[in-house]
Amino acid sequence: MVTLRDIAKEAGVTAATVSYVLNGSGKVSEATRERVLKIAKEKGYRSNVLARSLRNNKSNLIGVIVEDVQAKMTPKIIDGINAAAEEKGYQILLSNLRLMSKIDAQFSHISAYQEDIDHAVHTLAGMQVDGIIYVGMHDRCIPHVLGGIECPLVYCYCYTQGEGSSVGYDNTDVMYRLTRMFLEQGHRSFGIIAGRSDSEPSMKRLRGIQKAMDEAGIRIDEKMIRFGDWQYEKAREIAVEMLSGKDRPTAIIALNDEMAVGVRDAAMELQIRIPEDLSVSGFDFSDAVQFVTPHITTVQPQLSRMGQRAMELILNKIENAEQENITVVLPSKIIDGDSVSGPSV
Amino acid sequence: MVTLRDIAKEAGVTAATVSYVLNGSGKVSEATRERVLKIAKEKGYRSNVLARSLRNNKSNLIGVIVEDVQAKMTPKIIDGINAAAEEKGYQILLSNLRLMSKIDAQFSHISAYQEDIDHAVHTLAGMQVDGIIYVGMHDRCIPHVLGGIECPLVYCYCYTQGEGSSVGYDNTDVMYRLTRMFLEQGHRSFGIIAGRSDSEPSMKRLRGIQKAMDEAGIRIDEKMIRFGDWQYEKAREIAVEMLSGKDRPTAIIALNDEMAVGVRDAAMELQIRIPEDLSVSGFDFSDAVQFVTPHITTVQPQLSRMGQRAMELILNKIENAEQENITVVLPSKIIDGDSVSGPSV
DNA sequence: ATGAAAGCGCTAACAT
DNA sequence: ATGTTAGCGCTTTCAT
Repeated sequence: MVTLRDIAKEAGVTAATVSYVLNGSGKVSEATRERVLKIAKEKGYRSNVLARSLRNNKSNLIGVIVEDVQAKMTPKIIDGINAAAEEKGYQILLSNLRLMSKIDAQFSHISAYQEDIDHAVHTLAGMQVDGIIYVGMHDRCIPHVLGGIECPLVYCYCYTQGEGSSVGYDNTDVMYRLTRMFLEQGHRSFGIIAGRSDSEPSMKRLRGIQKAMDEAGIRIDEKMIRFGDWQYEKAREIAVEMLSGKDRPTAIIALNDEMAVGVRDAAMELQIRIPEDLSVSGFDFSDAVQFVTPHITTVQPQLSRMGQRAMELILNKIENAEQENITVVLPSKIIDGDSVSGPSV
Repeated sequence: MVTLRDIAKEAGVTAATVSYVLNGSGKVSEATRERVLKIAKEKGYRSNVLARSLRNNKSNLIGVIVEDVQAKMTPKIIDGINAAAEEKGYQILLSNLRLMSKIDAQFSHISAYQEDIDHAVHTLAGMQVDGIIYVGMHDRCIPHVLGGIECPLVYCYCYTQGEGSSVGYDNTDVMYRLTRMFLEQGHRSFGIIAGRSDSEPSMKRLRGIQKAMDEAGIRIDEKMIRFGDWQYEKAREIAVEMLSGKDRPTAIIALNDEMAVGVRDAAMELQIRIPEDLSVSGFDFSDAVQFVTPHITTVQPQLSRMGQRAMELILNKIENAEQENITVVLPSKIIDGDSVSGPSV
């Protein structure tokens, strides 16, 4: 390994001078400057970041704790974090809790995994990370993550009660906007397929729909608001029921894409054309929807953007110790597909 | 921050002793041992890994360069790497090249991004990583990644000419096995929808199919071997053509899942039942296939396992400098769905 | 069983 | 403009 001293010796100067040259800390004669640079290049010198970090008490390392890398949105968020990190000269230490395989569908019982979280936090703290970003696998409220550790922290795609900065998206608002779109197309009879009733995003999205409906003076029959399990199969069954009755809706709003595809297949089965006879929308802009005809109108949360913002927040906190906690809510995009038109009736 | 010395002072011993206690390097009286441990716990001491790494010239850091976190298999591979890393007490430094957005479909023109790769490698080397795992976004041959740097390296989900250890999977063999399954079910007339003809996995998989066909003495009409673009839409069109002719095949083998779903939708449109009238298979075990009925029979490469093996290989190299390069090929699983049965004719 | 001391590679205040 | 020096927090040899 080539060190500062090796360069210094070869250049006939001292380590300090080499350091000055490399860090551009002024006052070095152009001659030595060039000599040092040349030798450094020749020898393939690369500064030992560990040593520098130790000395500066600043690692330029950001710990990213993800509840699960395999969760659908996680990679996009990581991508955003990474993009911002690279730009600002930070490296990412990735810690993967692998919650999905551990808790299956019990999204709420995260507290049982507090140990795993503590362990991850302590390990990262030991690595002297300058800050930690905690990336949830679902958008929901979770217990505090930091157990007594002092370290800038930002929650991303989740948040915590009262404390901590967080970055999220506009579940309620975007569904309000989407619903208005349906209304403006002339739809008056709807079917809604929500996710699980114990899911926060599900309820938030419903609230947005409700608001638009209320404003339009439309009351949706309770039988037409159903809770699925976010999956294709059940949504398909629900859609068959909705579409088989006499008062069949002209539009079905599914609260995620898998379920929207379920609706689409139910319609196909029943020879109901989309969008001519039935309009459908999903949520997530996931693969499920992108590779299927007709392209289903859906909502795309700006996940990569969320990661970027999380990184920006954490850097603010790092640079400015007294930065207060803030909550960022990013607007989502409505992706127009070919699954929504005016009602044919 | 609490340091060794803080503990030492409080315990009335020297830093060395505390170090002995914490690292269990024998010879410490039980009394001091307990006292030190107690104080350390009270003060919430956590060893500064940076300092230790510097001193030991060993960072327990593995650099993971991924061509794109957003590529479909990348998160699963990362998950495997992570699992193995955690078990062995290593941390992951993640470097994301974000190639997908940069090169779109030009998978082969990676050399243009040699700079990005070099930069990532140098940065990681500067962080004193003990080894580097390079995770491809497609399974293919790429140029050497290390430009003169001395550092243990393992390629995962890709490989390089001659040099370097790598972990891959059995494209050809698993397709041979899958094809035999079709043959054993009694199928004799096939349609094959491959991916792009310039794609390595596509050609490898075709080779496996061909071998099984040859062994069974079956010749497939050239018109029934078509190259798609890995996407739903085109595959759907191809399937419609295949299924509209008079000699329609009893089975269509698609070389990935999106295309298999395209086949499934084409069949649905033409009122051809799956699996009664047509058997279909995909490849990847992706979302596209898991959330759709009928469940499509497909192939699941063991991606997480690949990540784990990559980690194991790199650790071998780290512990054993003269470890020679090896190539690991992991067997894939055939996932039985409901889309394959015997031909009805 | 414990301490003293040196040093990993780098930086920065201070001296020349 | 360059050198001297001390030290970041830790480990480890050698001494006691």
